[in-house]
Amino acid sequence: MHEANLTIGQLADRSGVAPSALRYYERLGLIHATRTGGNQRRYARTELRRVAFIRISQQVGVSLEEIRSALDALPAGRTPTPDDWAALSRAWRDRLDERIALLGKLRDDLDGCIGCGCLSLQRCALYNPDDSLAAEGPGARLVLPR
Amino acid sequence: MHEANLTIGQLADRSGVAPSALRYYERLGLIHATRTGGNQRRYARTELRRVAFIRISQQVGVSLEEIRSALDALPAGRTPTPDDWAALSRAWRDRLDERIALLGKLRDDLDGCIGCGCLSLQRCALYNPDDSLAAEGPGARLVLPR
DNA sequence: CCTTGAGTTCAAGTTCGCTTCAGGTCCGAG
DNA sequence: CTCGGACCTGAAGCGAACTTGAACTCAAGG
Repeated sequence: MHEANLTIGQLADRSGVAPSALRYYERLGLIHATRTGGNQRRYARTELRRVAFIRISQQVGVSLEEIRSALDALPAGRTPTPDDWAALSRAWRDRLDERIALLGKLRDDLDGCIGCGCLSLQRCALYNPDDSLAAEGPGARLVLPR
Repeated sequence: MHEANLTIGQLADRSGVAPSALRYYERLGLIHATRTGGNQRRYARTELRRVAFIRISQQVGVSLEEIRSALDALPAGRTPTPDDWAALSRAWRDRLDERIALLGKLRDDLDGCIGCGCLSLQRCALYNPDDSLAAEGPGARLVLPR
């Protein structure tokens, strides 16, 4: 036990990600493995951290392609240091904060909407955020970017 | 102007959702329309609210199928009252709170991870939340439900 | 040595949430 | 009455993120 490298099955068990998904991530260049003589994958333990990072990022709604380019910021040759990860994490933290703020706003708008009797659709915070669309005539537009 | 019903184009403009998406929502039973003599859709203004609800829910990561079953809770025959919507909104607010809490935890874990030197993978909050997996041997599991 | 479970590749299939296309109809301004 | 833009349907296509299947190899215990 406590071996240097993990098989795909072990990495799958420990990360909670299916082997098929791990192979898929590898094809996309998100994780890497060495091969045994018999062509089987062996993962360095640091790959576990990459997988964790991938799953966390997905939770925030980031695409695998974006995650890949973020992970590309990590040093290619050497094993990433804590500082390398810290840089990555700080950037992602901002994303999380953004996302949290968006959801908070959504929640507050929804709360505001509960009491406003806005079947009239005239003053509902959700339909007419910040009253900024009042000038565009009756019936406001939904402004959920995406 | 201020007509009783909206064409699909008008609903699309006001909701920011493409006509093709609106037809798709209709096929899934998320919104409803009456038809003119010439078979064109006409939307009651309250459908605008449904569409808003759909988009907001999507932001929170809810699938269209789940949204549909939530909307099914609205009265079938009559136009939903503000109270009807309030009940729906309160339930969704809980979801938002949950989601916000999850992201907050993720962010805090990420912060904690920055300083912890956890390339050892032994004590990282992300890999080993609450140290609850310490008993399962070295190398913790990722616990991101989904 | 043999078996068995874990691993390999590559191609194709699946689900979700739409968009696009083809081929036609409707309707309102001029 | 005619023209053009908005609308109709049904089927097909698309991108993301995987999963599944077939056919095969590897590796470790008995």
